[in-house]
Amino acid sequence: MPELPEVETVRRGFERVLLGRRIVDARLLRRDVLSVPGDPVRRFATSTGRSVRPERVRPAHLLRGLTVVELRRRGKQIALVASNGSSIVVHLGMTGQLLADPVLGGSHTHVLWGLDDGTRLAFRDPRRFGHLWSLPDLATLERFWSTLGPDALTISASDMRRRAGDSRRAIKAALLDQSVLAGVGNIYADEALFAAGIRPSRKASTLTVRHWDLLAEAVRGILAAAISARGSTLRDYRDAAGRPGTAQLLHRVYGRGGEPCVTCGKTLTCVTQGQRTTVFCRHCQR
DNA sequence: CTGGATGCCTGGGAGC
DNA sequence: TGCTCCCAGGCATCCA
Repeated sequence: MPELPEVETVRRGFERVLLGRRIVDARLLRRDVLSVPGDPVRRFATSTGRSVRPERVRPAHLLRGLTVVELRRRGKQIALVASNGSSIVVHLGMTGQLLADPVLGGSHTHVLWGLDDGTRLAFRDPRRFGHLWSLPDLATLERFWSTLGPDALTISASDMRRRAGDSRRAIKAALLDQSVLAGVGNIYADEALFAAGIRPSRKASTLTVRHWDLLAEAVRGILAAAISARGSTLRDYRDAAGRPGTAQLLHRVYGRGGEPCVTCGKTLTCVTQGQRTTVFCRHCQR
């Protein structure tokens, strides 16, 4: 669900309520949404590794008793960093939410925290494609994120080209590859490709330096604008305060297959590419 | 290396 | 009203 703009909006919301606060209570309501050191390797919610052992989880794994000093983001992931360097990394998957002062008794709530000022925080995720990892120190966090490419919000054209320019796969597949750049998902991939005038199916290796410049600029601009609008709410997404975003109003191609292109008026094409719905303009994107 | 199919989950909407 | 089918913002894994 959430791509970089939504995750960044959530991060800012949590920064406001969590920064400098001590976590005095933490409850794990569903064991398998959290990986702790010693658990089977589980890079993502859907990785194998069901044999998680309940007794491994200790209160400190959810930062209980610790003060949160930083909220980092890399791509679509957020790290709650405690004063002793330990952290919790959160990946929201498709429907994951981090909520401050959540509605009590809300369904699909998997983790609850209580802060020293009485604020309650929750992680809820109906589809459970999201996941949390408890990491012991900053070096481990660095290593955990080392497989991710540069953050998409500040990606440079040269970085993008260096990481994907030799690939013969479709440029959209490269944009969705978190090891090339981190943070772009299906919505903003389509939006950025439209803004750059590049067809999603075009082989990455056929792009010119000029194309990479346009594309990097489009990615940064689209994401920044979406953050300003506090993210796109299609259905589930809510910020930390439970409010929907308005960036969906900025979409020019996503979800508009069959409708007229805002630039040329021709009908937007909708195809399935890499198992993802893809919308583009045959006339404006080459 | 590349693309396709499938699986992980639940819920909402369309169509009958 | 109720049922089935399809779809969805993320990912991994297996296969050709």
